[in-house]
Amino acid sequence: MNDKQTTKDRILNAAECIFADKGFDGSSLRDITTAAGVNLASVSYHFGSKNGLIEAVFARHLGPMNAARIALLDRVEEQVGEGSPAIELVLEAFIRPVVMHDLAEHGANDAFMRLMSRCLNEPPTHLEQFEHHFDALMNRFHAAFSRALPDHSPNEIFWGVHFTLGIMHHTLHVLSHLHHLPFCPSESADAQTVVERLIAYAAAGMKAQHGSGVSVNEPCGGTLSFLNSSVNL
Amino acid sequence: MNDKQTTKDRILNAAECIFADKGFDGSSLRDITTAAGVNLASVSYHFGSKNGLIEAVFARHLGPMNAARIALLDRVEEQVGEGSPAIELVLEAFIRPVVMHDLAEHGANDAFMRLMSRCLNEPPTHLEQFEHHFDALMNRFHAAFSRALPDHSPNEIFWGVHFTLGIMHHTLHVLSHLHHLPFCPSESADAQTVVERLIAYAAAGMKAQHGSGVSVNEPCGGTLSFLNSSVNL
DNA sequence: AACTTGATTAAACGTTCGTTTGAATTTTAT
DNA sequence: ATAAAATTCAAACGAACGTTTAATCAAGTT
Repeated sequence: MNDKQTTKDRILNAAECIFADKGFDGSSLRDITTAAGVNLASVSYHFGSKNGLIEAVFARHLGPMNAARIALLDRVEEQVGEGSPAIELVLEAFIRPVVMHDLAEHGANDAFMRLMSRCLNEPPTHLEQFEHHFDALMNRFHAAFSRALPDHSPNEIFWGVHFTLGIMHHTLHVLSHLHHLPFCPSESADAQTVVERLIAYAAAGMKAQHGSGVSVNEPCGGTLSFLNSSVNL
Repeated sequence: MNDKQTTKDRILNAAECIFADKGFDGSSLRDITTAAGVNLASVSYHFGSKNGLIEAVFARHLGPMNAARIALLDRVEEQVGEGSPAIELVLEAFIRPVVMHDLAEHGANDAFMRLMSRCLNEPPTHLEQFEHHFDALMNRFHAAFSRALPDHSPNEIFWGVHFTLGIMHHTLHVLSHLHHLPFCPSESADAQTVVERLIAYAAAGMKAQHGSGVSVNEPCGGTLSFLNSSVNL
């Protein structure tokens, strides 16, 4: 790494990688300060505590990333005026800055992707620490998804949004070690292409939410009814 | 809890809840043995080590659950013979036993859901520990998905399967504390309905993979090209 | 040159961790 | 009833943890 970096930055950079690899509870401050080449006590000095460091690591990326998502959504809604925006456009604003953030800002380093994945992966105790970074964002996008799919019920929007969060989350998790996965074709690593695949999958899935999940006694329109019998599950 | 349980079962039950809440690294054996009402040393005696306990907690559920998924897939493939199974049927075999397992076996307790979510949430070091539970399963289902979508390229199947894993994973994570989530309609908690929504979303998304992600210079067929300009992301 | 301020350092603090020990106890088999 | 085997228990082990302390260093100011 560059020796011109401040101690604070060296700690943030090292913490980002190590948190991503081992989780918060699995990473010790000694691991981090050793990797950063700084003294153990400088974490307390610059960040107050381990929790302060965790918050700082996330704040460095979450702010700009979510601002970029809001900015893209602004442009979509400005362009569409009073009408309904295409669901694909809303999804692009929602998804692209997340998957592209790391490549745009830090070249080939994928530490941020693995770190973002930790956002949802950590135990609830830690999650509460940076929930506030997403409050305003989710308000805006929830409204935008509702406008893009005006026929959908609140329930259909709710689950559509959550499933979309799921594919984004899992993609971040998977993108950082693609080459270790079974069935992974050699051509599949381009982030730009993955964004398009995500949008295609999510758009089709969200549209298909409308009218699904309505049958109670006869799941999936009856075509699958034989699966509901006595098979042990 | 029932006092007739063996020490081994009391430990497994308590560990299941506490691992689900706090993660492996965040849970101490003292937390677990205190909750179970047993002596600290009995973990070493019955399971050898903390890692042994982790493996045992998962093995208790992963075996039956994945066997149920394979059994459902067997029935689907047996029914369809040489032809292509409907993607919805393969998805049902893939998804339903995961979401329904906890309710079927253990009533209203959702500890297993949160624990299953940990399967993908923990740092890679821990993940390797129970990867082997999924090897045979993923081989079977990857082949089944390919048969159900014969026009899809390996790349399209690969990402379709991973996105589907993503929505399942996120759903498990979310189902256990639905009532705390913003925008959650009151009617949305029924697991049977959620399974149908998952299948509808995944079926539409996987079908939509075919032909997506092919454009390199002009993402998403050009409709979104204005988003590729100088907006800071 | 003396002083102030902010940053860095080595060392130690008390706590909690997973694991081990060896004796006490319960269960099983003869 | 007695011996053997399996289980439970209180106590302690060394290691690693987050945090704190007080001394040292490096600039900048008067």
